[in-house]
Amino acid sequence: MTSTEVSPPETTHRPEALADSIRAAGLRVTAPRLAVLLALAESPHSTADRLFASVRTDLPGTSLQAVYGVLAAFTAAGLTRKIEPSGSAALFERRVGDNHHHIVCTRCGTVRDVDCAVGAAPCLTPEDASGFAVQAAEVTYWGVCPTCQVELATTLSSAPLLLNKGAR
Amino acid sequence: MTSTEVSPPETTHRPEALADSIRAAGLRVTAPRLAVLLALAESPHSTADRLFASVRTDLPGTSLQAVYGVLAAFTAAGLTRKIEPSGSAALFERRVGDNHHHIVCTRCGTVRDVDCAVGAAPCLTPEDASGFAVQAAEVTYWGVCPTCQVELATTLSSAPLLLNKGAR
DNA sequence: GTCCTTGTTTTGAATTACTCAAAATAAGAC
DNA sequence: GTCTTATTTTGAGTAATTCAAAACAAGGAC
Repeated sequence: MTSTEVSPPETTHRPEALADSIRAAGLRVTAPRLAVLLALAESPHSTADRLFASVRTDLPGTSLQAVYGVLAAFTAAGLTRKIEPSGSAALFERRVGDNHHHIVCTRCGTVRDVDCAVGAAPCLTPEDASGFAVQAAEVTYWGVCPTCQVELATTLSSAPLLLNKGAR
Repeated sequence: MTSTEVSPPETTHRPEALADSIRAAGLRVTAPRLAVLLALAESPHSTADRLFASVRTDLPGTSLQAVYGVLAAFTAAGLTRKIEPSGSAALFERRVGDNHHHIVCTRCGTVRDVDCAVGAAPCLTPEDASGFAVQAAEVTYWGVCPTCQVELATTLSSAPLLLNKGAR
């Protein structure tokens, strides 16, 4: 229980550390679970499908449903967090327990973490919440990532994909 | 002609006004489009499916795909806005062009508009955007709506559904 | 170390939300 | 009224995710 730590490099990749965090969450340690956690350390914002592909290289017998199961268990246990940016499949990340947000590239879909704009608990206070008891605020920024900015400037410019924010 | 009562806001419910706004967006005026717009006036945050059901009562021949088509055209034309709160199907609303956000009830899924907490263009400036050129910021609040608060307090309390924010 | 219980994964199928495409239809300019 | 072209219908397909039963294995009991 306790300790949803935020992770120093060692704890994010060392098998024993990974196993410990799984156990600490009250879950059994299994190969697919370790593999998913490791894959998430390598690409911190991944779809189930991407993780499945990654896990498969080490553990060819693993099924996609297993990955979904692992992610559901992890997310329920607070070991991972699930985010669902408009227009993409759900993404999972290991950075949990802090209140951070995300910026998504409207051209290539890349996601980066963004710390709270306004201190620790940000936009958590809408002026008029219509009587709702507010529990959380989730911010998604949309923009063009550095790489795509360059590509656009270089007039490699083809039609920008425009994920689906502005119009569309 | 002359004066229908002042009951519904005129521009959001009057057929001619609806038709005008569709035409103004450069689109042809059709029965399904009018019906969708009207249905949206009645429930301002609706899924395609909900709108389909609503439209069907007046226009039984309408297909679900037509509704999807109408909504895609409207959204591309800036006549409606599409929002996709985690864990639910896409919702559509007619309030566009202003920068407003949403609060979603974690128990029943109800959605309400929320005006910007921090002036007109809010969290639009993350402290560190990792070099992204930020185009938009989207805020989703999660909480318990007044009705559900009462129901929970009344210890009608069954297991709260917990849409899917905190854990799960 | 072996056994047993119970959580986890596999296997196989179903579901939801949504998209695509061709043919039929109808708005609106003429 | 006619014609062009946007829109809708009809019919099918897909991606992401979930459900359920049976096989399997982690970790505590012995």
